[in-house]
Amino acid sequence: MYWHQLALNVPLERLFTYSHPEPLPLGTRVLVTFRGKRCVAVVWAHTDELDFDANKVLPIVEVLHDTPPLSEAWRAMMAFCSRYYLYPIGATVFTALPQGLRNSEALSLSEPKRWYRFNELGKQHAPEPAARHYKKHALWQGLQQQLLGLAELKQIHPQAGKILQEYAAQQWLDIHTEPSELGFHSDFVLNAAQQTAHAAISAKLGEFQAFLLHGITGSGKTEVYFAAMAEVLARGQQVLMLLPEINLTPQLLARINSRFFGHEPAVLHSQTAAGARSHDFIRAMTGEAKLIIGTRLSVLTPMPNLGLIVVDEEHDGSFKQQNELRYHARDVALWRAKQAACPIVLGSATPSLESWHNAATGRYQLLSLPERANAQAVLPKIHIIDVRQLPLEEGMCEPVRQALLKNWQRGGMSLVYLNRRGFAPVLACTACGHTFDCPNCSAKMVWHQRQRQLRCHHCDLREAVPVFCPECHNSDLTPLGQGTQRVEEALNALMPHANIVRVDRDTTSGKQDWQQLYEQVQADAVDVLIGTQMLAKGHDFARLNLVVILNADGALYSSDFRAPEHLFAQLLQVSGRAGRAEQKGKVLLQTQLPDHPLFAALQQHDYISFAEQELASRQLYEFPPFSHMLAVRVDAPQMHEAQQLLQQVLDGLELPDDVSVFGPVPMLMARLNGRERAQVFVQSPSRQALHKAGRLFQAELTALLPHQSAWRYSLDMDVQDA
DNA sequence: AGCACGCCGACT
DNA sequence: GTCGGCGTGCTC
Repeated sequence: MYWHQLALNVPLERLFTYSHPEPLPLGTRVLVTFRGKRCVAVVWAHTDELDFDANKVLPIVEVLHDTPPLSEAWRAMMAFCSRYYLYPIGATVFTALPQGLRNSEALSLSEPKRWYRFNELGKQHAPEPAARHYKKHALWQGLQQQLLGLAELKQIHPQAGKILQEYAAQQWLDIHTEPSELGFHSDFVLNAAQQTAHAAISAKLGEFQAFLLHGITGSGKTEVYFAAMAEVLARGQQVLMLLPEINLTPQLLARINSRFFGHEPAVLHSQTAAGARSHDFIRAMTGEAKLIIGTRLSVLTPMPNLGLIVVDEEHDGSFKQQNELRYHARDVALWRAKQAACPIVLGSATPSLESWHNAATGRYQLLSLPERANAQAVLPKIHIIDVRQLPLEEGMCEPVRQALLKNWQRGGMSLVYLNRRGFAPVLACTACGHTFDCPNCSAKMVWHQRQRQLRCHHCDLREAVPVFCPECHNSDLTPLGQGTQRVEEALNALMPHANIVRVDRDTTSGKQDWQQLYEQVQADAVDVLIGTQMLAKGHDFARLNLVVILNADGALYSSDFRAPEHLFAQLLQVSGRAGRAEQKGKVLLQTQLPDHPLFAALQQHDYISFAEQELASRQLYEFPPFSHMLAVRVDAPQMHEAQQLLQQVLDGLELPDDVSVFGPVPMLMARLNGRERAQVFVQSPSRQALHKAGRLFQAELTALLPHQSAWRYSLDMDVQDA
């Protein structure tokens, strides 16, 4: 009997020992009985020694052979993630596995893709179908000429499957598992800056090097990625491309498919159906899929032959998971590139300050695309409007209203952008100033006029709009600030015949909604778009020539030290929506803080000077990237309990010298779903020291907190929302 | 995380 | 006398 230590899907730091008559390779998936239940486990280690009663060791029930064992390299990555993000190894492994590999039902793996052509026998003997069976004839003709995939054949003749079976039975077919041609179309010529960038990446194939590709909006970063990807694919290696959720659109996939023919990309994101995800996971793991494209979770896919990683929009917050295993896909990708000894390209118009700092200190090689690829597309002119003295009507000053009106009369298209983060249309009493707060969360209830409801945007509590103020019984209740709905109404009044479309989570959520919107915009049917963050990213509206930004200031009052960084990225991005084609664009930005240096840099489209001024202040306060930060959080029914518990933990710890602690403090969103949340920030210039501190916190908290209590804790390494 | 074991209040 | 509350502890 051989003892195997298994990783199980439980939130425990330990492995569990099971026996099997034969030693099983590490990484093998097995079926075991755990606490009387059947579940899947992964062989993690072998051992000769037991630290408990040998009679308690259970046998492995079944060895699953539907997948090859998970590789050593992949297990090393899991071990790294578990250690670095302070999350149990078993739970880490099972977050990385797709649903199909987490449970024991045999995977029904679809047949590997095949390509068909007549062999010599077929060319001689397969009878030419009569011309009136034109589809069958076309199929017959196609098979004479070249290798064709089943999907293509079915397009020619819907019954292709059946006909192929008949031909195959006669031994008339050549059947291949790969198309004869894998290739790369390029109708695109790289400009000088793109060529320089590509040459730099090209020179480092086969070794680790991190590149930061800083390219302004519209500078053609994607073409640089594609050129590098084509080269790596030609070497027969795998390419991983990570994208923020919002950028993974059918349009992009279509673009990739038309570029890299014969490569069926594995597409991995949370929206992919479970079956397809398991399938693509296995195709990546066996090396069959050469091109792996997906959101953050795809970085956890095994890839035996990785030759390049691309992280597009590397500054995007969606690469950080905000629950459970709180990994940062960009950082895991860097670790992976090092492990696989391959280059990694981080691309952005507004890099995260962490990455910019790494480029400045030489850890990353900086590649710049300083000009728009389409020379006619001029950067929009950004006007800062001081609204301290101007009367606002429904949140808009007169110059803004006039500009929108004029642009519509001239046949232009406008975008009104509301940075609603931290600024919601809340209902207030005109007499006593009472506002309606969510009883469960430390958030204001948001007014939804059409539904006649107040809603909490954090716990989704919904209430009817009250008629009287509960404090002074005044019946004159009016919203503060402006949401998209109110702006829409104000603009409808201003230009009654214009087509005004509102884009927010209420109107545009599904794929169809976006599709519809695109078609409308394509058909020139939209005069004004009103929207929030959703509109800032990834969408090209060629005719758009005026962008209006309302209430940009909220973020500048935020206590999050990253707020200005995010605001700058967002504003630059939304400004870039204006004038992408030949039309010159214009941006109007309303602010109460016209002298803020952030706006001066924005006006010059100058990320670099913004980054430098921001980094200087980060250095002053020893914030990241000049230190590393860990958040330790506790939630409890009452805030004082959460804070007391954290204080108690803190008092019991002997922390390393170069580690400093802030807090405990209530979280920004102090109340969520009826629970109160507090946190301490642990900070250190040394990763090791911070990590050591994290371990100490973890140990103390597990010792102090009974599991089945109303109190919970979590650790967030490299916390993003401070 | 689950799930059982275990000691104290209101019920047929 | 039991049914059931959730505090404590364990899982190979």
